[in-house]
Amino acid sequence: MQDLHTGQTAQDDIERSIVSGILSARIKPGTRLSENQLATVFGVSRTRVREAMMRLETRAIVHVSPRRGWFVAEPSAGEAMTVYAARRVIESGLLRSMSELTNAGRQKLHAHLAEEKEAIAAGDKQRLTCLMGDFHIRLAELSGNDVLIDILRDLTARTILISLLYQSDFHAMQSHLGHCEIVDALDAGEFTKAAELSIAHLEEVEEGLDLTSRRDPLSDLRTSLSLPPAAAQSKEAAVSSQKK
Amino acid sequence: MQDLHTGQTAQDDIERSIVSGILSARIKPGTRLSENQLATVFGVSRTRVREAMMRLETRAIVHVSPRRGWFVAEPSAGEAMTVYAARRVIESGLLRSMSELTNAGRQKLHAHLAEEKEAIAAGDKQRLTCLMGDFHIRLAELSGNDVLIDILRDLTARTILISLLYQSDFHAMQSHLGHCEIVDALDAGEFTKAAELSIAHLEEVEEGLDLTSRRDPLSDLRTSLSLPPAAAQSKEAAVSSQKK
DNA sequence: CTCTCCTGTCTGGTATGCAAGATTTACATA
DNA sequence: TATGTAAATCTTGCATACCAGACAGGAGAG
Repeated sequence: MQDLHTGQTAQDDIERSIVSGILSARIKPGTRLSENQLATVFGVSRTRVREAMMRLETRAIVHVSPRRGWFVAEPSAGEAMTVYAARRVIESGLLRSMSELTNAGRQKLHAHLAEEKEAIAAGDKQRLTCLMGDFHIRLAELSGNDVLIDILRDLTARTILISLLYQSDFHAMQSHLGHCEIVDALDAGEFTKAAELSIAHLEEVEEGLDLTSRRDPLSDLRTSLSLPPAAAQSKEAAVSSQKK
Repeated sequence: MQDLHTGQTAQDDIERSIVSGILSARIKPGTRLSENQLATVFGVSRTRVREAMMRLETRAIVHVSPRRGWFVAEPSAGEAMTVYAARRVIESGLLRSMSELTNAGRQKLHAHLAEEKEAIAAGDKQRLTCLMGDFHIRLAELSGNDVLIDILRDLTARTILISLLYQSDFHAMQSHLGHCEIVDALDAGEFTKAAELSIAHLEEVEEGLDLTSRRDPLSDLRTSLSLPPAAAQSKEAAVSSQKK
């Protein structure tokens, strides 16, 4: 029996909240996660916060700088490539191993694509980032394999962090079309083709990243200095300018 | 358990020791892991032991029964099938994605196969269990992808636990031949064939399990009672005899 | 004015203490 | 002898206290 779920503890809440925040692109890479602050926010002691952090650390979602603090992971360029390579291996293997697409699965996929279209029409970038990652979790869910789903969920979280770090301009429509192609292949029962499309899609997305430019700790500072407003606003400005 | 302490500073030394114990089939599924005992053995307080346990729990290697204790995971039959399915997806995807086999990789593989042969000749079952799992880690290492290596290492640990639970008789030679076939295909540069062979191999191993027979909590007790000596001593005897 | 050093304050790291649940054991009773 | 009950003794869960490292800011020397 899979009676591993012991119920709803507060430290699970902390963990879930942070992951959810990352998956929805609300928490940015490098964000400081103070034990004390989280403790007061969640109304618990630091002990439980620490446990949640430890768990997140094993999932490569946060990291700790000794005596300095916990931070949301900032994957390096090399790490980014590794994660994408791993996703290509797993997702293509998953699609290739499929033998049928259930009606429930088909409906979920199409519902998701509809959501993507909606978000594109609305120009909601944050929601799009979330949905683009979610699509691949939907794919994993087709397999019904909890192990794979968990793995891909974590990889998706890391991917979102990577996107936020290295994605200069977001070709949402391009990604969306890639998703549509994969779903089309699945609809047609052409699982091998879907697998190949997923590899191509992930390569395409990875090539859209700017992994060559060393992620310079000073880059934030530089962009900040070139702009009158606060640093946090600079990215918002970039987003709105890209929308036009 | 006495020979686990390595006396390092390590906070994750505890984690490593336990994983290593599982990978080498010295620690059996369901083994109780007392916080106090581990704390004294490793010469630290319960705090750090707990942190290690938490991390291992997120890797599905141990689980906690509230207020009862920590135990080495005992994967259910369903979980076992899920893990094997995930391994098929990932390992086949990994092999299929390969484009070349480096000389270093080739040498490592052949060295490993030689070890397997040696262990078979010696009839060392515990060592064989370890090696049979290690082979798949060697495969992962071919990719040089740390993410995949970590994932497969954890899955291998779970697989070993599964083997110990459900594997009635161990067809070591059969597994070994399967490994040889995969290496042959890799040597020939036939990565697609290697991928297909890995799927067949994993299916073969899974079919060798007895997943139908419900794991009886009393089985340990029964087998113990059928033996003249005490149950706890039999394990110690097996270990020490292996050391010689 | 600049550089250095010192100190106050904040951070996580670790250990410990207490509370509460679960299990087992001892014991009284039928 | 079998059984129900209560207490003793484990276990983990959680919070707190204290320690040490890192950083910032100010004072003083050059």
